Amino acid sequence: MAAAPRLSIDLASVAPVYRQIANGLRQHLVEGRLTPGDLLPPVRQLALDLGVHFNTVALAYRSLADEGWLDLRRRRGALVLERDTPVAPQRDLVDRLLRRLSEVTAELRSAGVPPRKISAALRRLAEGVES
Amino acid sequence: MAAAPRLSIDLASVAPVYRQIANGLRQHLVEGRLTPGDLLPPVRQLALDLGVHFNTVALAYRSLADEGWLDLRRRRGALVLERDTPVAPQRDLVDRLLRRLSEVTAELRSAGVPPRKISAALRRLAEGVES
DNA sequence: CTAATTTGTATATTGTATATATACATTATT
DNA sequence: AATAATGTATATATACAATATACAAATTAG
Repeated sequence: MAAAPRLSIDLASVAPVYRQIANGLRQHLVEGRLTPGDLLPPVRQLALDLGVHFNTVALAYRSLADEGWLDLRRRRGALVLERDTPVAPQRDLVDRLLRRLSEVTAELRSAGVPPRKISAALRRLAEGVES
Repeated sequence: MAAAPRLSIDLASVAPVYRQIANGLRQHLVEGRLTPGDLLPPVRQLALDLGVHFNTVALAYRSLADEGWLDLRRRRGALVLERDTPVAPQRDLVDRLLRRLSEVTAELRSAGVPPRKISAALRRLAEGVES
């Protein structure tokens, strides 16, 4: 019922912290480590753990609430919802994300990661998704 | 020798334009559609094609030059280099990119894309990398 | 029933990043 | 030597990110 998700944020990354937090939580959500009924830590608590300001966490929570993952209420906190996935995925968003996948793959090649390793990582992800 | 890479940028995306350009070019580079000896279009030309300011393109070119892909010289332009991939990929960078892959995958699931489609896209990417 | 406490929310401030405008530097060609 | 075609440097406007601070709501304590 009370959930303390494991998150790590990277201050050196170009990705803004609030989005890193949202991304990390979204992974826990889609992968079922956070399930409906769970309560996330209060924004001040998680902010303390991560070493950022509580409004930054609040912004991440609100992003996920906008996506339908959370219900936020004062005094009670952030509740994980039973969420039916959107029936009609937004075309634009999906296209952008797919392109992003191939961009990141190109970055990995550019960084000198052996193709074998890259494709192994991709296949591992593919398996994870199907389970 | 003169190369006119096909690029598309998305002004609605959260990704800054200069990085979108660099990402797109990097894909052409790692996938061999741009090869050593090719000359990219002048910054003003590509900027005109894309509808952005030439300094934005210049910034993208410089990013790729920093990565060792391009040699920039005034009057001659942006030359694609013979680039030996880094022998020791930067651990931090690679970790960040791998995490990014799994974040994007989570975003796709969150957007309601059927797992089958996601894993198919991932496997397709994996195949492309190995070729 | 009221006060205190615990939560999320709203607004303002400050720093940083992005995109552009403009001027400059370099170098090949005429 | 002059011109033209490039990339580069610097300044500025704007938007975004992170924080500080004040507020609002709702549960609990007394």
